[in-house]
Amino acid sequence: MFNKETEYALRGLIYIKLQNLKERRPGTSEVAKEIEAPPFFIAKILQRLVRFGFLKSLKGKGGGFFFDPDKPDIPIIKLISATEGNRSFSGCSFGLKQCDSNNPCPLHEKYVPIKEALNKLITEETIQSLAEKVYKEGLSLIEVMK
Amino acid sequence: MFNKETEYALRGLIYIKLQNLKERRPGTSEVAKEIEAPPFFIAKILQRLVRFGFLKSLKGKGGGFFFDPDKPDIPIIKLISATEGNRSFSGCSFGLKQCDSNNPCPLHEKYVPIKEALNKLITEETIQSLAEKVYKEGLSLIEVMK
DNA sequence: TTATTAAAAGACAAAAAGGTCTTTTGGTAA
DNA sequence: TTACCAAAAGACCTTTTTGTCTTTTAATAA
Repeated sequence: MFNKETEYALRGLIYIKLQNLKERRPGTSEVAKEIEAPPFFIAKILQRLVRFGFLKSLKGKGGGFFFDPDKPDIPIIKLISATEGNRSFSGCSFGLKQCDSNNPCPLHEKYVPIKEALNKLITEETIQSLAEKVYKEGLSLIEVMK
Repeated sequence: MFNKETEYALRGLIYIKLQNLKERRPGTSEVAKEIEAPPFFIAKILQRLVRFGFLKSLKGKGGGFFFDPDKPDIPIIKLISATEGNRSFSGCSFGLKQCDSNNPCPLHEKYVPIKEALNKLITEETIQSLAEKVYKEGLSLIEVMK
């Protein structure tokens, strides 16, 4: 569905948001451990997210990552276009550059409502709404042993 | 949505099926040209599809690719698992190895019906049903100038 | 004002996806 | 039975994705 960078970014951002609610600013190694992502890789990903303006960071003792409280919630479609650049479900499943009702691929008609549902999902859900869901319902961001 | 190999395979198989209906057995360069795929790459892909048993081929003059008329239709989910190995929409959008109603990711609940629709689509549609649609509705497998 | 801490920057590397090309093998037809 | 044709096999290459590591920069606290 999503690539690895997007997956780690999603889990990482949600983890950071949850910690921010507890007045904490986690650093890269904490995030890596808690979401089970490769430490150096998540460091690079979080760095990019800061550059994109999704996150803020502080260096030095007590530093770490946090959300700017003044900024609006981040719909995950925005995250995805930052990490994957617009592609994905927006395109044609057959790879036609211009697949629409005028020049449909043979899957077009049945694929359109699915794409629409997906786009609705990633437009409506935000990092914050997902974090809230994790918090309220006690969900996990990693594998759990039962 | 799908990777390049799957896209080319889909378009290529449908093109071959359409030609078979006209008692023709297209070769790699014809397929490449007609579906706008890289010639050497589609050659390799068709080779693999023959090995997988989706297609038959004949070498030498008058040779080319064709479907065994005795074999059942090929649901595109079978093609996809051959070219991409089961992954895709079957997994969790968050990358959790075990994401289900017991241990759901925060997108799980809303993503499940979408996955189900996708799986229904690729289970019900076959190379042959898509070829028929292309034939009956005069669809194109490449870009068209209007 | 120095030691320590943690992110930023960026080089580097492995693996996978995507693509190209040459040689070999097995058919067909003259 | 030879000449030719087209797929099979497989080596090779490029780009993208995924991941690792070292050095630099900036903040904090002693």
